[in-house]
Order: sequence, then C-alpha cells, then structure tokens
Amino acid sequence: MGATRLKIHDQNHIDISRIAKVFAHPARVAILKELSVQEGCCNDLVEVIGLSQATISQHLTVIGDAGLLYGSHKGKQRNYCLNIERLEEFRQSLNSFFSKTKSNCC
Amino acid sequence: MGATRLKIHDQNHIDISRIAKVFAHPARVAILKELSVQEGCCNDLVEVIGLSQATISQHLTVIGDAGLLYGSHKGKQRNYCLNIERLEEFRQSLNSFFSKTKSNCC
DNA sequence: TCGTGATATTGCAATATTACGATAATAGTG
DNA sequence: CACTATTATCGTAATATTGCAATATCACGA
Repeated sequence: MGATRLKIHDQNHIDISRIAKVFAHPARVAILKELSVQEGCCNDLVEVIGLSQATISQHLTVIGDAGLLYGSHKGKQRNYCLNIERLEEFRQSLNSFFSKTKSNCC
Repeated sequence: MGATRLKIHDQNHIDISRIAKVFAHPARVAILKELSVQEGCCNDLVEVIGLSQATISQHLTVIGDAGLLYGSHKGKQRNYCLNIERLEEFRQSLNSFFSKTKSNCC
C-alpha cells in the first residue's frame, strides 16, 4: 500500500488534516507570512524565499487550492493576496479541534 | 532534488510546519481525538481507527516524538495519554502565526 | 498581432510518507 | 525462568511530496 486510506477516516478528521497540510511545509508558511506583510507576485516570493520559480508556483497552487489566495493581474505580473476570511476559517477549525481535544482529555 | 531544503528556511517557519505535520494525517487526528476522550492502548486505537497495529504504532511514534504523549504501563498493555500542556503550546504557536499573518495582511 | 516578461505546467529525479506482514523486544503472569 | 499478550521495529512496496529545468501559456504593450 502506501497511500493514505481516506475511506476509513472521519470526514472531520480528513478536513483537519487537509488544513494542516497547507502549513506543513516551511516554504508555504513563508509564503503566507510574506503575503501577509505585503501582497506580491511569484517572482517576489522567489527572491525572498530562495526556491525556483517553478517550485514557488507549485506551492502557490497548493495554497490557492485551499482557498487562501486572491489573485489579480497588475501589469505583466500576477499579484497574490491572502484571503483573510478563509484563513480565519482555518484558524477557527483548528481551534475548535484543539478545544474539543483539550476539554475531553483524561 | 526532492527533499525539503530546510537550510534556506526560517527556524520559525520550520517550527510551524513541524507542528502542522503532526495534524496533517487523518489517522493522527483520529488518534489525538480518541485519546482525548479516553486514554488508551495501541490495540484500542487499532480497533477504533481500522489500520494495522504496525501502522498505528508508527503514527503514535510521530505524535510521541512531537511531545504530545505520555505513556504508562498498565497490566500487559501500554496506556497512552495526551500531554495537554504540549498540545496547548501547539495551539498557541499556531494561533500566534495566524494572528501575525492576519494582522499584517494587506 | 507580435514580442516580451511573468507565471503555470510538464517531465523527471530524489526523498518522504504511508501501510502492512513478519519479527523482535518488552512487561507482566504463572 | 518460560509463556503470553502487547507494542516496537524492520523490511519492503506503493504512493506522495519536493524541487528544478525546460517548455508552454498568458496578459499586456507596441
């Protein structure tokens, strides 16, 4: 085998793990942090983070697929900006998980 | 290459990603949830979650390495229990990241 | 529409993760 | 000490992730 057997898991647990995966790589954390300071384009992030354009673009896709990005075209480049509402949803989902886990504990 | 190039990343970003990784698999989320309801042994989790004993043990190691477990021997089995203080630390680290990210955003 | 700069995608290689069977180690019981 | 039940580890296979070079696509300006 090797792949995660999603069918056996609770949907809620899958949801939490999907959210967590977005933050489970330092480059993606760095991208989120950077975009929170200032919206920016792919090349900005390439310079700041030090990975190739292709790799940064891939990470942006992961973050974007999670619904955390707005993109707009500005001149020849595409500007990325955080979707704060979505980020807040993520924070609340995780907090809710932490709270329940904490409160029920032995 | 293929492996994460840790050397280029901020320690703080690496820390966040390490925390997130613990929650980045539904089986580990399920284990944490289950242990929050009731402390239990490996075989309990095998039954509840539906993965093999070896796999559950592996996930327990990941969770344990992150400092989230206490273990004690009770009869022939080993009882696992959540380290709530550590879990709270994780919650706070993530919340701090979310807060900073949110407050700085464009 | 053609060219240019920026971003996305493709293809590939390296590494990591997930899962399980088999087996070893461990702790309590008789 | 042997026996048993439980858990950890090893070996291995399958899948996923990460990263980059090369290339394709896209959006704008001339």
